[in-house]
Amino acid sequence: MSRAEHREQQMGLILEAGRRQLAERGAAALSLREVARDVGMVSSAVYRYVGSRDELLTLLITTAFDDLGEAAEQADAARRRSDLRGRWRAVGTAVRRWALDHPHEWALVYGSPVPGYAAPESTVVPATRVTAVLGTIVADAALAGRLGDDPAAPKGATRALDPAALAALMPGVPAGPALRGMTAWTGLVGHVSLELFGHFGPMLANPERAFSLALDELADLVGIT
Amino acid sequence: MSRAEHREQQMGLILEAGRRQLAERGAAALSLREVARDVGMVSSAVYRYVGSRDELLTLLITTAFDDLGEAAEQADAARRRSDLRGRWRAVGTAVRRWALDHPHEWALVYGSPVPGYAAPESTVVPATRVTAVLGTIVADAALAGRLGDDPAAPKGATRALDPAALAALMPGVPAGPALRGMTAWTGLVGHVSLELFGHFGPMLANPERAFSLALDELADLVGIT
DNA sequence: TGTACATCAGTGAACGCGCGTTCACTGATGTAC
DNA sequence: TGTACATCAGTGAACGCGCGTTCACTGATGTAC
Repeated sequence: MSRAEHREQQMGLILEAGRRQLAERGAAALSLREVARDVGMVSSAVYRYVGSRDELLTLLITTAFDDLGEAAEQADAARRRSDLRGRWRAVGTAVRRWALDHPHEWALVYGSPVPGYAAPESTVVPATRVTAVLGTIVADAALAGRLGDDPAAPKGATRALDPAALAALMPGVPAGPALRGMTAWTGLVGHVSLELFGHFGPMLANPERAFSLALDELADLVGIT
Repeated sequence: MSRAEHREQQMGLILEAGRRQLAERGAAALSLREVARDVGMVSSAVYRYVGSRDELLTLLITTAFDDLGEAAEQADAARRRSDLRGRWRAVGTAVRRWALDHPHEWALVYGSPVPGYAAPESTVVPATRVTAVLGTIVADAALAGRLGDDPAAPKGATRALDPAALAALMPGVPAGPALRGMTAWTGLVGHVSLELFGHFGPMLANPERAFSLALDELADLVGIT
């Protein structure tokens, strides 16, 4: 095995161990020494691969965002472009699936911020991948004139959102539907987080079904038909 | 000052210091020693007041839930009982206000769970206070027959929710509106969390207005008029 | 093809630090007679 | 009203622990001539 191959493999093991620790101790207690133990190195050797504890945390965050973003993109791409509701449902389901499969990485990116840690620039782009997918669905719906009969902006909607950010995320979408699209996104994240963090208590007799119905309600809210 | 008074005051100082630390270091890194330093005691003296670090964490969680619940109850009580949309908007606004005023306590209760810490029984009742307020609004709306023209349950709604839990939270509300009520709650929590944790990025030019519009959209979704 | 040198993965000891919790103690506040 | 005793807040030292990071080092892998 060449040096480069070996290096890549070891880096992979370190990230794997980091993810394992996220699960066992949480982001705030992520420990380089424990990571080192996990991959069978002495603690100082990890510094050949990551510059500091915070750098490892950043890597875990970006790979989590990327991983989730890719799951969303694949779910979206598997549907006919014109099947807007199908795409919304597929992406929403994929997001929840990913969260259930990677609960601690979900908590890392959508849970409480890690105190004392400031996310650097490098996390920004991966973070927008999921929302970009959903933004495209709303934009496609607007383009096809399929956002229901009343896409009129509620009073003040235009001034609530930043025009540049809106144009980047949902090009060509008026403020009204854009706001409703954002509300659908917050509803999705809220549902997944509350379910994952155990805040529904005994309420959900059938979590899959409840989520599926919530997805439909949110699609109705946006006006995706 | 009597012993009892003194004790109560010191306990207050300890909780205050605990909250301060939640802000500075986060729940996972809450430290009894630092709390002791904050209130000007030696570390072992704190054990006269709380049995362990986890017990302090539990106290902080229950008081946070109670505090938020009380804010919601007061906002609700300040409106005419029949003003359903006004009540929903007032409670939603109060919840966001409280979260902005107590960001780290919000993160403590609605953010990622603290790893290695299992919330004991004593947190359950305070946790339900906010949702009880919102449940009552939906129940009042259903009772008054004001949930729009189509309160019919979507296919499968009845089996998605636990009947006992539903009856406790929203007595007399059919499964369809109940589900939509829950979706409104998840949307509210999702919006507040995403805003607080910085996930909207540059999107919100006017956060107050965006939230206000989101509240209306969610009220429309439930059918609260 | 062989040799000299550079690169770099991993070692092991050490640094200074903060943590939760226990324990025997002092001294002030409260209570019973 | 005064005295003897119990309660309990707070002290200070100690326990064993894990952490992030630095540093001088060994020895194997790669490269240039």
